[in-house]
Amino acid sequence: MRKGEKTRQMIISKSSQLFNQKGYASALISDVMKETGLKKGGIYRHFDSKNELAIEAFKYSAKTMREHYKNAMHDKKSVKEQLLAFIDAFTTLERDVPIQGGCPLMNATIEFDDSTSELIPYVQSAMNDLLLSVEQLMIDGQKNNEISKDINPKQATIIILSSLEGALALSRLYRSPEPLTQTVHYLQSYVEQL
Amino acid sequence: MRKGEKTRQMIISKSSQLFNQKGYASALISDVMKETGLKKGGIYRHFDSKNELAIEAFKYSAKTMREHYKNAMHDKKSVKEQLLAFIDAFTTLERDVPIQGGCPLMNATIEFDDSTSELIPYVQSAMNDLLLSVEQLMIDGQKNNEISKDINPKQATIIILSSLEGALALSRLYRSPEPLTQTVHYLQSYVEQL
DNA sequence: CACAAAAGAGACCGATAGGTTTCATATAAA
DNA sequence: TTTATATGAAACCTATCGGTCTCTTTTGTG
Repeated sequence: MRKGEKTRQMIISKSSQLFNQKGYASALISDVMKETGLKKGGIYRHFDSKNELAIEAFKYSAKTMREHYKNAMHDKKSVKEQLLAFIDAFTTLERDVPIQGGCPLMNATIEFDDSTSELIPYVQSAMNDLLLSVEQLMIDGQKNNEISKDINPKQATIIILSSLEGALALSRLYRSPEPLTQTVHYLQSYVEQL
Repeated sequence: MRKGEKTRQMIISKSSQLFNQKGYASALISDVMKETGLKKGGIYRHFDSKNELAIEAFKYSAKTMREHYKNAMHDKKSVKEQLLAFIDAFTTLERDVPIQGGCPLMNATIEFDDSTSELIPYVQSAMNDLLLSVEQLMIDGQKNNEISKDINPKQATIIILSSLEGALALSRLYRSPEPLTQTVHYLQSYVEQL
């Protein structure tokens, strides 16, 4: 990898943290300069605009999350175990692992849901990937009789993800793990009885 | 009410909409000027800073929400009916009623959860009021045997609020009522069997 | 080692942010 | 109706924003 490309990746990974914690509007290029140790000229060589950097940073965050979930689930055999692993992996976001500032998908959703930002399609697509992967897991579970055919995979997926996202936000607001742990306890029994 | 006080209230109510839709950092004083028809001098006469206006605007949003829920619940007799009315009232936030831009508590939570903004205590307090009022309802329900003593009121409250907040965000991201309606359907059966 | 290409520093720019000040006008109590 | 006061317009201010440009320094390849 050429040096320039390495620098570009470093800028993206550093600013993905910044954007996720401060928000895309509130994180400034001067913050990116501080974080990367580069001057303005060194940053704008690699990106046409702050907006382009924001998009790359979001894509990077989304990829990081995908890998985090995949990692947590990959050695689990049964569908229910995989679902439980996903739920457990989600709670690590309250401890700022693997990325600080909460769930990047949720953060971007709230920041842009009333705007016409170019980021929206990327956020929708990332959220869709997440929803569909969980839903597919459930469909698979129904096929091999691990999961009751009475449940609606799409609805169950929405319940799990909505409650996790909401509870994570509450935990971050209160700087307390309680909302998340309570929600996880509930979801564990919810998954068991699927 | 003196004219100045009326103007102040008008600025607060107009900017509470603005802040809730654009975010507190992204909504500019120039936006407030446009929205209110006032010039800068006319706004800063009533507020020392944008931050002070933001705090007043958030308090106004939180009050609006409290009244919205109270209104929806006040003519319901049983605890379960009140819970269902609360859930139903929440879904109107997807139709931008009574305030545009989603739940102000959630929006402020996400915007400020990594900052040291003066707004945080107000957000925490408003969220606490909401959580405690639902929790108290459940405790009342347990006292007069409307609700099973087996359930944990705090946990049940967190489940309901988390999933609603999360689902609202999803609905707003997709510009589709589905996540919210699916979640509400689930929560209705959840409440029935409490 | 030469040297073209890539990378980055740093000065610079216009626009606009939040905020201030001055002064004319509207308001409302006497 | 007078008059002190409350109100708001408008010009102004400084800082800083995102972004550009030039020129020096690295880098890596023949």
